[in-house]
Amino acid sequence: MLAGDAPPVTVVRVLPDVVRLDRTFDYAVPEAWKADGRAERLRVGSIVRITLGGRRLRGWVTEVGVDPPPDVELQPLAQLTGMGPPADVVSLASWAAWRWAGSTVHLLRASSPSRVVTHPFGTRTVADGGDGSPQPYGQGGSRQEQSRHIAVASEGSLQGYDGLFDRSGSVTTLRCPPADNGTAVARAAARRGDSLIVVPTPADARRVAADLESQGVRVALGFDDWAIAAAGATVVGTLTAVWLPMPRLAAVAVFDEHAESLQSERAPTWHARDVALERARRVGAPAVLVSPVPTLEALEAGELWTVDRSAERDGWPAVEVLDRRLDDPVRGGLFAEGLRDRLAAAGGKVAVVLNRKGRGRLLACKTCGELARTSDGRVPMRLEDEELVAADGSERRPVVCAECGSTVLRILRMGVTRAREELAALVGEPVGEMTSEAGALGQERIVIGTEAVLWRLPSATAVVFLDFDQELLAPRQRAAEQALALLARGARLAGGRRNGGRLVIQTLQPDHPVVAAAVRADPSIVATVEQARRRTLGLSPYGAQARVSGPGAEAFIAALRQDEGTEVSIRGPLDGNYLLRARSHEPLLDLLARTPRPAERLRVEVDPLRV
DNA sequence: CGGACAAGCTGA
DNA sequence: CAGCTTGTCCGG
Repeated sequence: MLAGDAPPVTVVRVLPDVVRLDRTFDYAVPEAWKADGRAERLRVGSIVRITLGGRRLRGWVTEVGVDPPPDVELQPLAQLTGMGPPADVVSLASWAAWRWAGSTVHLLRASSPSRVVTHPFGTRTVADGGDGSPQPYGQGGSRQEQSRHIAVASEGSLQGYDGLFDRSGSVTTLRCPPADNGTAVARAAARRGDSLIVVPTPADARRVAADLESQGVRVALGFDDWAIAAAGATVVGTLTAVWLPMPRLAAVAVFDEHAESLQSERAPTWHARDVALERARRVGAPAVLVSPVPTLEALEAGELWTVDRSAERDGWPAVEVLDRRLDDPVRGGLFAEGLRDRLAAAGGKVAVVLNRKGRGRLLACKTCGELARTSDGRVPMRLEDEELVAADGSERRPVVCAECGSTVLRILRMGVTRAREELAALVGEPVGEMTSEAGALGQERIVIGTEAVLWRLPSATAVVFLDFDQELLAPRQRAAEQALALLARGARLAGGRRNGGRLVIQTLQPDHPVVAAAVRADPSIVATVEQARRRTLGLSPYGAQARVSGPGAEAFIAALRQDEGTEVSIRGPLDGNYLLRARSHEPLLDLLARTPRPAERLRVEVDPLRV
């Protein structure tokens, strides 16, 4: 090929849209495409149809102008379907395939428009965006500068937020109070140019998009606006937004980076925060991770900025801790001494959180602790019309403990339904019920439910956590972080203390760092404790983990063990799960990538949030 | 992944 | 040995 001659693209490499295949094939560009302009439009990421083994398949162009392999007769491309992810996103997808030990196909699917796109552009019909009004950031404006803590100017001035985005390639973690709705940060990002703004829920996306549009920003809202993003726009959306085309990416912001909804539920378990950071890094765009309760991952990734102490305090509700150790142990109910008064005193709507579903079914003897069971001991019994009835109806007897004869039984782990009845009796007013599946938005002032109430209730002035020990004692690596995130969610619903927002926490552990962090509106209390603990144990982000499960897990683990990967430890099986650990991602991910997968189904979750 | 084909099992 | 199942390989 002579220098200066632009070689016509005659052969392209294509990844078929078949998950288990996971390899590329070369195809010839038909002569006719050169004449009618299709060859011109063909580029890395283009979606094509190919013939493979007699089948017609969809696929993505992963390379153009490749050297055709010598002794293979090429098939021609069958069709040019339309635009696909641009080259930088294709590259990002293959990085993510390694990073979360999945197939590139999954990630290219996540990056491709759901409908055929032949040209970038199109206009969006602007939906009602909900409440897009900016919220004043807080009171007091004194700059407080510590070693790594830089105060953002508040008092309505947005200058401080612009500072977040003025250094190329920087990563900043901004800890701001729960009451902050992120508007100022989003506007600052958009002032820098086309920005990628990732939020945890579609409702957040609509709100942020509406606000930016009111500022005259061209916005692509969510994945349906793929063609608009491809033409160049600020992108606002949930986790999938990280895969949208952004030809002029100037800044990245991830809101509520602690939110678990930012990680894909399906394997590969890619995390939008980490994909967004990698994307920013690749183009040198500044990135900002925003959260009232930053994860250790965020604290590791970026320089921490905080608002000044009084602004942060004011953005958290007043927190009241009801110490259950002080309660009369004989009563042993779900409600602490004094809860009734707190509920009566609360002016507006109250959300009561009990993270369990249904009606507590198990009964135990209050005296000897024996479970109420049928005489053969096989079936648990529950209370029905002042009688004990077997769960399968096979037996019925008066309320008497079979072991010691006591007639006083207590309910173990009361569920939401039962708790609603008891709470209504306690406060002497009707109480509504709400779980993730069911629950009407009635007129009741007090609503009880699982944590779904925190997401589905439009507003509340007080939030009560009835059994916060359940969160604190959860047998999970991230229990503390997740418990604090739950409080932050409640705090956002209740609003800042200046506006009367209140949080009530019932617990046996009033001195727990998570509780202390909420009381003092200082999430660093948890971060400090967790940093030390997770560093010692080599847990994320100071180590890498992967959970392997599914029918093929055993065979896959056997194959992993063949590979003398002393850097990777394997534990399990426990409930069919294996847990892989290493000091860092590279050895673990490289091992996962080079080990052939069995034919049976296999699920590999890298950095799972719930372990 | 899904089709092609080869090697192995079963029944008369 | 036909007819079927199971396994392995391959596609551009």
